[in-house]
Amino acid sequence: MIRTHDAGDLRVGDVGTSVTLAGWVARRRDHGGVTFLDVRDASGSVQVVCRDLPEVHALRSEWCISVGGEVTARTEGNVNPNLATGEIEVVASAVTVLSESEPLPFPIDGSDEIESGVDEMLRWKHRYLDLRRTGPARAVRTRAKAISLMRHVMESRGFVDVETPYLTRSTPEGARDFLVPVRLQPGHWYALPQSPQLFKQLLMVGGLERYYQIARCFRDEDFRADRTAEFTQLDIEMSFLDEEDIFALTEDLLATLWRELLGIELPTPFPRMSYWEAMRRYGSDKPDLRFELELVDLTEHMAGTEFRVFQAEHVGAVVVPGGAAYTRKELDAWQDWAKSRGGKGIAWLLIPTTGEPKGSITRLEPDRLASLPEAAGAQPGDAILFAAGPRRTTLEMLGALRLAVAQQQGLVRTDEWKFLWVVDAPMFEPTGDGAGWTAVHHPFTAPSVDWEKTFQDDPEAALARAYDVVGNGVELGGGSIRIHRGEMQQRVFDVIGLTRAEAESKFGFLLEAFKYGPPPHGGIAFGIDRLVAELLGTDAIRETMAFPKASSGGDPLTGAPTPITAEQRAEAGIDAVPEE
RNA sequence: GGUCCUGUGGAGCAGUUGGAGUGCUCGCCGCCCUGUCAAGGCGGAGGUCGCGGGUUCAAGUCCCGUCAGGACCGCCA
Repeated sequence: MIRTHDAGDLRVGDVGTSVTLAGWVARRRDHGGVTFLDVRDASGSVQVVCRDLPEVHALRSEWCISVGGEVTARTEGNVNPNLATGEIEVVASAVTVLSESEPLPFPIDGSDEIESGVDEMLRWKHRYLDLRRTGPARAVRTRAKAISLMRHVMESRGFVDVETPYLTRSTPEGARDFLVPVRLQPGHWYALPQSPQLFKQLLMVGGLERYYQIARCFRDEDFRADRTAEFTQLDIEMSFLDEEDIFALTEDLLATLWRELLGIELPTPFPRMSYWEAMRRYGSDKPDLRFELELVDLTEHMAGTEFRVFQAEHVGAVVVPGGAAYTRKELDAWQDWAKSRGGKGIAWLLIPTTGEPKGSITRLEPDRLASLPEAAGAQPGDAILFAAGPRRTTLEMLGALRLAVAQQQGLVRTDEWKFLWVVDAPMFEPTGDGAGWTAVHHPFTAPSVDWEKTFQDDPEAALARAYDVVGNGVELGGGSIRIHRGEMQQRVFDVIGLTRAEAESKFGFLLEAFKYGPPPHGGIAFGIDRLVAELLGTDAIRETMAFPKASSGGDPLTGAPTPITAEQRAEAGIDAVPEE
């Protein structure tokens, strides 16, 4: 190394040591006769004092330099208690310019904030500069540490890291595939894996028993703050297990991460909640338990009402503490909010501390209206916001409303960590056209024990041996116990309308494998990007990636994707029609 | 595919009722300065107000379209 010490590690104990540092000019305070340089490297930064070194006047921000000098104690009054290295400084005897820097496109600050005020596009375009900032540097290091801890936990439990192909065929997650043309077979295409799902099940047939992988996954769907085209999973599969093994492993993993990276002891085991309980109480399959504000079910209360708005499969409400103070404008804003989410709107009732309730539902039958606050559990001073309609969509609307109200009213206890398991999810949901059924998780998910023989008779009610682990309202991981018997698998295919020929064509290799003594197995996969985002306290998984993409799928740094030339097009065989 | 928000010197912002490219902080360039740590002082440069069209005597400002980014819905576990 061309340096002898790391700048950020120097302390009082190093006083008197001759050092050579190498790093960047973070700041320069030029007093003419004396110049102070804050020299930053990966370890941090230290103040360098330059006297009788006229060449340092030419230095500018982010020039790369090396400094030879001696560590000295700062005199009293010159100590900076805000810096880790604030008790010492390096008196320079020589400063060498290793490379110069143009003026920067945005400031490189020393703050520990991950996000800065700078336009994200500019940050991604110059990500190599953004990563010199303390916050983003910490983010990528936290990610590395998290992955290291995951590997440690997995290996200590005897799991085997196996790589699976990226150039493969469509996997059964149901998202759009990224496709790759195959030059050697014009007209034929690989799909990039949406997950290693099928391969990890094959590894169980292969007797690995305990598999894990830090796997890149690809899904060609629209982006969100917490979704991007390529993301990373900690993918896990085990044989001869039941749910408890997955729960215990997951709790060990997450508790280790939170303990080692945040110094927080997560209480385990995590509480468990059924999917329908989560929907009923919180209107979400990933409830945020850092605040209460449970949904109120008023369907019974409204049974047989003449009031048309509440003649619906489900009538529910969110009680807003102190909401009686809502202005008409604020209530209209909730209306707009509901409509922007595709809902019909929100009915409301204000319960003032004195006087009669008022709202958009005062034409409700008088007895129903009078008993409504009590039925909803509302106190004087509260507001009740109602939604009515089909059960699941109404609960989801109310769940979103619950989140929005909690945020608006500052009810979220942001210093808490609330983890839970959501279990007993439905096996199937209606297809988009409502004509059939599709697997909620994926078609290899086993039915719960109670439904093993009968799920095909009532697909809507059938429950799956699937589980999601949720932290602070974010789905961090999910998985299931798989089907390992051909007869049961065939019944699932029948329910989702997959013919034998189609199943053979899509998953024939898996079904073939399952003819040879497949073990009972199951697994889970964690969204590493989301996990790291949680650990960092950000919503945007972009901040956890070294080189993230913009929401249009483009890479602002490299300019990918790009058009291809006619030659590339011909060579890749994109337009070739495959022979029969 | 849809809704909403944003786009003004290098960065972050402000810009009123439509009235001169106006302002602020930082950065940049030059000069001065031996204890600063967000150094300071003096001086200076830097603009296709995202782009195109329209309304108007006059557009950063109003209207239409478009591009880019972001949030959300659809989509996606």
